[in-house]
Amino acid sequence: MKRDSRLSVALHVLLHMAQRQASMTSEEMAACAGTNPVVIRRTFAGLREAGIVASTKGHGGGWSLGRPLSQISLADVQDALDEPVIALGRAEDSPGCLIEQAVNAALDEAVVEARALLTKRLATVSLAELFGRVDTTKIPLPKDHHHV
Amino acid sequence: MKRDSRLSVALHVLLHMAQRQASMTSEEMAACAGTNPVVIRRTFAGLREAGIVASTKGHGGGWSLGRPLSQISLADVQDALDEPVIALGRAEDSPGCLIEQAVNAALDEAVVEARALLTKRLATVSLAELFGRVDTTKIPLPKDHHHV
DNA sequence: TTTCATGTAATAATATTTGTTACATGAAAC
DNA sequence: GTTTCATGTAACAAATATTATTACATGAAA
Repeated sequence: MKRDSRLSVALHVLLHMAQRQASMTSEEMAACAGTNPVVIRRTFAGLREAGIVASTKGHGGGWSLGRPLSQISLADVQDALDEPVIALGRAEDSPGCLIEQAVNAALDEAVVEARALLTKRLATVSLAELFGRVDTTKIPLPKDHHHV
Repeated sequence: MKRDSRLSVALHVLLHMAQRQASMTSEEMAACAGTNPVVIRRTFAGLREAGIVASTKGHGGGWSLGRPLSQISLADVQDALDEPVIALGRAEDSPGCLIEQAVNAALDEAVVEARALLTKRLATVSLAELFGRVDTTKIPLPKDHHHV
């Protein structure tokens, strides 16, 4: 299946924004992620609502971080995207089938736990930390930037 | 995205097999799950390799459980299907981008942990237990069976 | 008022999962 | 031995999900 990769894209672009320390247009952001500006605007709409980024329209507009990297956890970004994250597909409903109900209940329980763990785990990592893991000495200067 | 629901389907059908206490054709199994016989054969091929079920060809053939329900955990079934179960989509590769590498590494770590928890959790539940959770007094007799 | 950038709807392209058809293979029944 | 029934697969079609693209309205600066 084609998996939702918005979280990965969002984090990738957010760190590029941090690296630049300046606002970026969705076109520039799209270039970072190898995607389309409209996809960026769609993806980041959720982040804007969550206050993780801010956007301004018009000439000279663009996107910027809404608060310090240290105050943004990976879980914050995940939540802002409201993607399913973990989901076991459920079989087609056979209404009234007690067996199916028991199966789905059991699977749901386990999934809820795993999902909680994942969120908890993502909450322990801030963008600042993550940014710190990148060896910035090896990153080309902004002007050279394409997909780097 | 359309999520892989093979685990749900497999468990559902396995319990119906247990309830019947007799071998079933893939056509009968498909009726239980509201799907197609070929889909069942495909799905259960993995379970057969894992010894969870056995199949016999020819006249009077069909599928039967390979070992007692008590010796089959939900994790066994999950493994036999080798579906991804938990996966965060990854952005398109930007080869050599250190930021993307850091992002994906961080996400992978968290996913591996969540996946391990889910498997561990599924390993604690056997099909026998799960079957016990079904109120069998409410299940119509085999002859009445369609999607029940 | 021109230019630039976001916001969003509508639509197309792409990918994944599921469903279907077709037929080969194997085993029992006759 | 031939007919019947069921699995085993390949090949292909349909359904669904995600991503990409186009088009245009809106807002703000030059």
